[in-house]
Amino acid sequence: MATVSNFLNRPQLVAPNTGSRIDEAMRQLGYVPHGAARQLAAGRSRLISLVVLDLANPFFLEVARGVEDVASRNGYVVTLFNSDDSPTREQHALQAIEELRVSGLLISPVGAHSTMIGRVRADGLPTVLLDRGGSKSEGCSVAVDDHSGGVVAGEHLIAAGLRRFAFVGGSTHLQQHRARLRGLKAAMRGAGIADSDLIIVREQMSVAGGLRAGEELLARSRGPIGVFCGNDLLAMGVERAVLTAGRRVPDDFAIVGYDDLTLASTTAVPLTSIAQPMYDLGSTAARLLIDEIQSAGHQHERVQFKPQLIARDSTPATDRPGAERH
Amino acid sequence: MATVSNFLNRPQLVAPNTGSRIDEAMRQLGYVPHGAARQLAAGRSRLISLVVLDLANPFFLEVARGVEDVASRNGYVVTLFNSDDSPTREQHALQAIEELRVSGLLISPVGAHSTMIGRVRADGLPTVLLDRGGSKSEGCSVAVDDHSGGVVAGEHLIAAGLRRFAFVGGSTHLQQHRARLRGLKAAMRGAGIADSDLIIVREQMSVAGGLRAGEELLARSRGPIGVFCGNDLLAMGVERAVLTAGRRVPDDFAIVGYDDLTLASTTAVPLTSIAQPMYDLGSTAARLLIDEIQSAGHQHERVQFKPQLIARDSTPATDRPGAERH
DNA sequence: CTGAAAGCGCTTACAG
DNA sequence: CTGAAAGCGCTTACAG
Repeated sequence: MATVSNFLNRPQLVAPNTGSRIDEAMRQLGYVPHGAARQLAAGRSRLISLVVLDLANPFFLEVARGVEDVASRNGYVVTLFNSDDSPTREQHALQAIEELRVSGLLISPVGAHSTMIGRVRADGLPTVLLDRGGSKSEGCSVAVDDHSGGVVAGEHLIAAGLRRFAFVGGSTHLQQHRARLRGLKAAMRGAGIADSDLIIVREQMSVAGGLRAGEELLARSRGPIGVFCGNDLLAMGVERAVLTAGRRVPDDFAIVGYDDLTLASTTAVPLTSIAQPMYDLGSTAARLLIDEIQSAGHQHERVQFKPQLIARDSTPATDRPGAERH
Repeated sequence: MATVSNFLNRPQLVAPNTGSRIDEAMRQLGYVPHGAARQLAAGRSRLISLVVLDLANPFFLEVARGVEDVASRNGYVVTLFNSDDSPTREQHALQAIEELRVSGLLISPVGAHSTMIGRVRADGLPTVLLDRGGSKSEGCSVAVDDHSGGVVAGEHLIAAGLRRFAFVGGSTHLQQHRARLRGLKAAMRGAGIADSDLIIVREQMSVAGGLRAGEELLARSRGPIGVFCGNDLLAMGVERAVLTAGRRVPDDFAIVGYDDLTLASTTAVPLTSIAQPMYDLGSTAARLLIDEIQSAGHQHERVQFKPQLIARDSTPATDRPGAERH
């Protein structure tokens, strides 16, 4: 028994021919190690958990792909949870994760200050925050500079000649969208445009939500107006609503999305969008997490990527390519 | 210790005031049960696993949502795996699942006959096949009638006056797409149209794949042609390619997608598509699985839903509403 | 209704 | 390099 265990965990300690005998026996008996027993005895697991805000958004799927790739390359299996932006669901997931005694946690948190996450971290579980900055002292985090994304979007619209704006975002507690909105406002301020020239619409973050937001904008504005959306799904809905109403994109409604999903280029009028390194976000986070789990000399890092504007037909052409700034 | 355990697992055996003392103590100590130890001692877990063909496809996300809802309502946590249509990845997932000693498995298998799945079932793990029929003797399965979906799509295109066709699908081993293609062929035969009037294109099942397929079709056909796509992502790409080339939808290229994603109605020309009850697929499968896990008198079931045609602008109008047939 | 005891299937020092 | 022994944190009959 102990030799079998050694063979599984530290094969170099077992004589080669003993090893092959064990190997054959295991194969014949169809032996599959009991994960829970291994974990209980060894005191650690090869599990890491990923909790994501919204699996229906392709953004997080790409992130998950990045996580999964580096995890499996390092021998970890990742259990995926979808909090669906609900604090209750997040808490359920976190509880399941605590009981699983995973080795590490990757989470894109619902609220600003989750007591559960604080507790989990205090218990010593290696945790990296995803798509959300945090203070380096508390642990690693990997995010994209949302404020800068908002500035880039705003400056692009301003360079295109727009003077009135709308922001379409998810619920107010969504930090990412709040920062993007702040960025837009900063750009407006930089151009001497008053806050009163900005309409803010909150909607469920989906194509359907974007359709509703678009209808609201149609009712509240004659255009021309620059519409900055918190994600591409919303932007797709807004564009659809505008076109269905017989208004023009970009002439009446100039639209900038966020995430630059593959889908963004397949709409009737291909969308200008703010690209984020989604896969890299996930793979970098996983890399940091595994380093924290495995190496004693681990140093917390706070990684922040810069977003990039991809100009397409949903905004008027400008001279200076927006993608280059910032 | 034993009383604590009883309190956790069978509270009715513990005196109320002992119970509340335990409760308070657990809270103060921040006690979290050790899942692996529980599982090892009890010999069972509250885990079920879901292995899905392609998480990047919103279809499976909706399915997963259905699964997740009924699972959590019954106290199970579901671990989600993405095989990405790769036999290797599927096998890795299945191995991780075996080691986890989950209580049940929901899987949309990559190939036709997976030896791993056969072995898992032979080992007595309750397993229901998702989106894939199977013989009732082997276990439960929940699927949608893909052949009928192909017939409905074909008859709709024929009723719209098309006489030449194309099928755009994923790789040949994908059973679902094969059955849909067979359905299309059956409809063509029923209308006396020769197989030689059918072009078949295989592509990666994404918008990008659809773009490539669309370009190939543009090169090989002047239209009018009826294009039946294995899923909406492909259809979105095909439509985009056709419109970009300056050809008309539905006049030159009539397009039918599959899945009826929300996205299908947001393209430049809203897509006609074959709708599947995605959420119900998942929730029904989970219900059957939990029944098999929990009730001794479980009877295997083979559930098959019927798909439904949703006519939009990417196909010419017909007199008889396609959705009513079949 | 409550406590002492064995055992779930492994891993890990520890002697040989 | 290999085998006997304790122990991981629980659950489950089993006596009290």
